[in-house]
Amino acid sequence: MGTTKSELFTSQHNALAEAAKVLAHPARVAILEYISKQDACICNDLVDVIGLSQPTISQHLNAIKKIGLLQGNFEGKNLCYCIDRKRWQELQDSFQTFFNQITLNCC
Amino acid sequence: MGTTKSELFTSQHNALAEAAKVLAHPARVAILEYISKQDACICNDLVDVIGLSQPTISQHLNAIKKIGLLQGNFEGKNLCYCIDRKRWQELQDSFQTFFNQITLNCC
DNA sequence: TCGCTTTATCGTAATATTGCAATATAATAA
DNA sequence: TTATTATATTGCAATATTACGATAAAGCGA
Repeated sequence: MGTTKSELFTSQHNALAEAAKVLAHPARVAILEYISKQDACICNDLVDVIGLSQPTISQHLNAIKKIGLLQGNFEGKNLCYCIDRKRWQELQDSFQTFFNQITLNCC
Repeated sequence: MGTTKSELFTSQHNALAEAAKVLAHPARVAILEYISKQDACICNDLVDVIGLSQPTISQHLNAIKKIGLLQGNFEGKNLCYCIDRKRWQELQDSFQTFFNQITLNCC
């Protein structure tokens, strides 16, 4: 127990849940927003901006990376993170589809 | 530790994260979809349809209820759940705003 | 009334998540 | 080379989540 029984659900439902999990922490929401706002996407200002410790930020970045939302490039000495455009669009579409699918015709 | 440091984040970021948390389990995604598809929103077929135990389903329904997404009415002897139209719209807007806000102009 | 069905709650076990200090790694700067 | 800076990883403690059996509560039908 304690584990989600993913085998009971469709791959679509599991995928949406996985995506939602990434957005299910305010730090990750804030990180995504911050990264997107930097023209030059130089990072770990994040530690200062967000106010969590460096290991914790790194962990959150990893969670975002795991679903393919981050690309990391080097630019000078600093790691440069940015949001993967294509993946972002995919997730947006998944959420939009889900929200529109719900018909709300009862009660 | 183990607790999210909500005080570090804006109420918008916290609210989006709270909403995402509800969608962050495939059972709840499936439940929302199923409820919306029933013209008559009679429930606990959910236990059969989803395949989780009745207490577990009840728990998930509670999580959905907590963010105001469910209205429950009585219809005969069965509990009748349905999705709160207004709240649903609100959440849809929050997600949409968030996704559109991200500009993706880096790297 | 008694039994049946439906839903909620309690208690508990297993696992996951969050957060950080300490440490490791990797690149640049001196 | 050594020091410095940026990021990742490890290990651990606190808390949250997931799931279910047992049981309670509430309504209906006989």
